[in-house]
Amino acid sequence: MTFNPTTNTTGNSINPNSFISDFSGSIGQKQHLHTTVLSPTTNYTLIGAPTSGLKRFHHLHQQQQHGQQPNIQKNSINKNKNTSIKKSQQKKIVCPVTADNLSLYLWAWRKYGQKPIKGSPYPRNHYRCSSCKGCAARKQVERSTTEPKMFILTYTGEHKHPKPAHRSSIAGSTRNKSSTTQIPEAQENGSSSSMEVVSPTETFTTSMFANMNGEEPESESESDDEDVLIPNSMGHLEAVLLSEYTLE
DNA sequence: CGAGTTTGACCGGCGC
DNA sequence: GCGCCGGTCAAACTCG
Repeated sequence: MTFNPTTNTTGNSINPNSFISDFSGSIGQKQHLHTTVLSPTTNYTLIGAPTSGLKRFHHLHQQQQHGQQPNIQKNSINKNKNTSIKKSQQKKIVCPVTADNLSLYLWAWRKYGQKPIKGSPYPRNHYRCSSCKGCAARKQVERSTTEPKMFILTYTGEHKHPKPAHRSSIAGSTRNKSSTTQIPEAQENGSSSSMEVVSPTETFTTSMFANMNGEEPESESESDDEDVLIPNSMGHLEAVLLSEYTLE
């Protein structure tokens, strides 16, 4: 494990405005992205063109992004060159979360890439939904350069399947590390409470997310209720996404 | 053996 | 047109 949850789950209060400006700036590396901050308390941002699946988001953006045929099947950078939508026009949902909340997702994500980001000491990890083959949903996870306790989640595309009914059904999300970039135990134990002890090249896996709270990812104590309520900001986002990010 | 991560290579978008 | 940057692929590997 290259990430020590104990060093970044301090639960410090975060000024929403501060990290909103932060992640906006981060995303601003892509010069043409259209960014909308919905609310300081909502803590997520929509970027790019609408998709049919995101009805509410479509509504929010249809006046700004019209005439574009959504193409959420593939990202623009792909071997499929038939994509008709530019990367800068893709719909994105950006939300800054603390490490505490990184595990609070109902979807299963499989990592498919990691890239160092210029200007940031932290790499960006790329995940695609592994709950269902062919699902176009993807997300990026990167640590905020200005708020190391915060992680910038960027969602692209949309799920083409119902969300898993059970947390335990998130196949693969409970797998332990298979990392070749482990850090020494002394570092994992956090001789310093600072995130600085963590290597900039560290990666964040779904299993790491699950372990960040020290929770048991496969615990059947999770509610069978599909409408899982998560009492934190990430839960709020998740609730919004679950209600708005519906299949058609 | 299946499903996950890691990581170098490849490719396309974008700015200059 | 060129080069930089970032997203994705895919082989190799790990783990249960």
